[in-house]
Amino acid sequence: MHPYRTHTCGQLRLEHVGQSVRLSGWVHRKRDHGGLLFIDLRDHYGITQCVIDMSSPLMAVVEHVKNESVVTITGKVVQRPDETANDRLPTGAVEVDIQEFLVQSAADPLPMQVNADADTGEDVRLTYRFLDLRRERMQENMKLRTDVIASLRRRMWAQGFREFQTPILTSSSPEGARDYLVPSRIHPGKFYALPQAPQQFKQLLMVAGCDRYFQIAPCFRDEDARADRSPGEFYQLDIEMSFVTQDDVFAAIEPVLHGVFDEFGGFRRETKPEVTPYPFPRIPYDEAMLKYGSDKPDLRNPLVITDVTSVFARADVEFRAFRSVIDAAGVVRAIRAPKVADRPRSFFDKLNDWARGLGAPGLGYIVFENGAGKGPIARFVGEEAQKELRALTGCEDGDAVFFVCDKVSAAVKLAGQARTKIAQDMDCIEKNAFRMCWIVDFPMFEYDEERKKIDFSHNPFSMPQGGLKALQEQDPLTIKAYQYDIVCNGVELSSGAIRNHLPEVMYKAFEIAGYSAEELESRFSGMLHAFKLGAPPHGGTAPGVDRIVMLLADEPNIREIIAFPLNQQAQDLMMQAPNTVEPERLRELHIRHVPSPVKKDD
RNA sequence: GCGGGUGUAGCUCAGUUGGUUAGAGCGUCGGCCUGUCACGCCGAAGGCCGCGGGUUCAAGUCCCGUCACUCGCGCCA
Repeated sequence: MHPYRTHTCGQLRLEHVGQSVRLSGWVHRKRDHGGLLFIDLRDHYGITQCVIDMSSPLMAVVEHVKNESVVTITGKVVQRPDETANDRLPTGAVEVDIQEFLVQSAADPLPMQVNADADTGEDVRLTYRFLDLRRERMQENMKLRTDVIASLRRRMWAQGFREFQTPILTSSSPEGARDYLVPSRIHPGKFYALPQAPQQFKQLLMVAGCDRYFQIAPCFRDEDARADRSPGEFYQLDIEMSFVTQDDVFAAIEPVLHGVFDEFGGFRRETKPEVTPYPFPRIPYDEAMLKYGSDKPDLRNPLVITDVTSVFARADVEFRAFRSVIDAAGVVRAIRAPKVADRPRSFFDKLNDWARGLGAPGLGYIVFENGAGKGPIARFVGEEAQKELRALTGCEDGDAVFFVCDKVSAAVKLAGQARTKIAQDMDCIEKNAFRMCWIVDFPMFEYDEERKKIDFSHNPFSMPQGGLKALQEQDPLTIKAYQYDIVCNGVELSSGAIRNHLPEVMYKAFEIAGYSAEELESRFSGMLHAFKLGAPPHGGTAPGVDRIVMLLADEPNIREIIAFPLNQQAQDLMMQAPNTVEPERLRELHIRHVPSPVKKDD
């Protein structure tokens, strides 16, 4: 017989009754009944109940074994008496009658509970992550993650892509985040950077003629954490392809994303969510900002925003609060809330309070009933103006319309937040769906208010729409880029672009953003050289693997789907990283002075 | 860097208007129980109430500071 196991703990059924088997796993739970003791034995595959008569001489050992000890149990599979079968366990029709019992690894009392879905603090969970990962929910999450990654790889290969590795020790890439730096031993005073993304390498692979590249790529950024943003490192499904238009990129990626969300959407859900069929909607950036108040709209939310500045600018509308803002180049944005006329006054008051809490003067509204507008603002808006308002917003009797009035950027932001808040209060957000869209036509440049200059609004290596001609002739702030994001349920999965592979266009674009040819050449000489020696038109994107898994697992925090995440302070509490190093190591790296860590608190 | 929340037993939490000896569940240890499956019952151990200062006859509770964790803003596609 195998020294550890003949079967897994998820395997035994009625058909095994009578067989001698050996199982190994963790003691999930013990139940001591005086004359009889049950052990739930757990491994990666499931749980099997084992039972022993307490008069057995094995009890000397079994009695003292603690939860989460690793044991090997040999015994006979027996059918459970009918009334004691457990239909919640796949193995619940049988149990193993213990004949041999061997402790492989005894466990001390536990710092956290493994056999219940208890709400343990994250610092404890991360310090003992190996215990935390034994919990059923985390096991499921980790399985989902590997399955999703395998599926992504399979689907990419099916689309004609090959996976390439790119360096981890490299130099700074053109993403805007802070780099993790690694000091060079051989070159005093010089540093490697960990890649924020394999951006330049994947473009160079296109120049190398590799045509269709992908990689489940680790990316490193020294930025602060969020619930949906892992500090330090994360994984992208990095993609690049040659001789393609924007539509070609979309057509290649849509089946992959649709496929993976469709394949795993049923995970932990009673019914499988609908996934937006492809082609996914393409929404221009400007339209998204107007209609949804965001460049990552949640399309499960049916509410939309309309511009109604014209209504409040009418000569016959005397609403001074809005008029003065409009005169100062402000706008009025409206959100139609269908069928809320019968809601209690408190529904509207609460939204008003919410807006005040954000520092807005309030959230004005008009309720339409029996052909007339009611509410605090309605009396300022005459019959004709109300007609125009209803035409613009599509309001019918029984609907309400909420107003936001401010300078454009502030109005867009508040309207976007109000759209979400109103929909939440109305409880009208679609529950079981993955709603995808592409946001396209991002602006190439933006005005940096702080530095009083024009700068790239996103990736400087995107191709401007209209090419060199647009850069030479158009107002830079009106130029769009072949730059796009894919958004799912309000979560930005990735951004991508058709790249700028033409050096003369690159020089011009950098010139507009205030960078000299020398700066461009010194920072990106590798890529620039490459583009002067035969570069194919190319483009790609890079959906975040962690965020895809997070959405599928329906987890509110990205650390739930990463085996060993850093905490919010970018520390590994288990491995104790970052850490101090021996002075000799520092000398080798030509680092002279490192302030000793200040001992804090305790 | 900034703002909100939290910090009480190994873990999760309760603790009233400031009031005398700080509680519960789980876990641990001991005892009882042959069919449980979050088994049940009896008992015990276990507390710098994050840390420092202040107000008060009296502080887990109020005030100030500080540290840690967490959520958000800044930052970041």
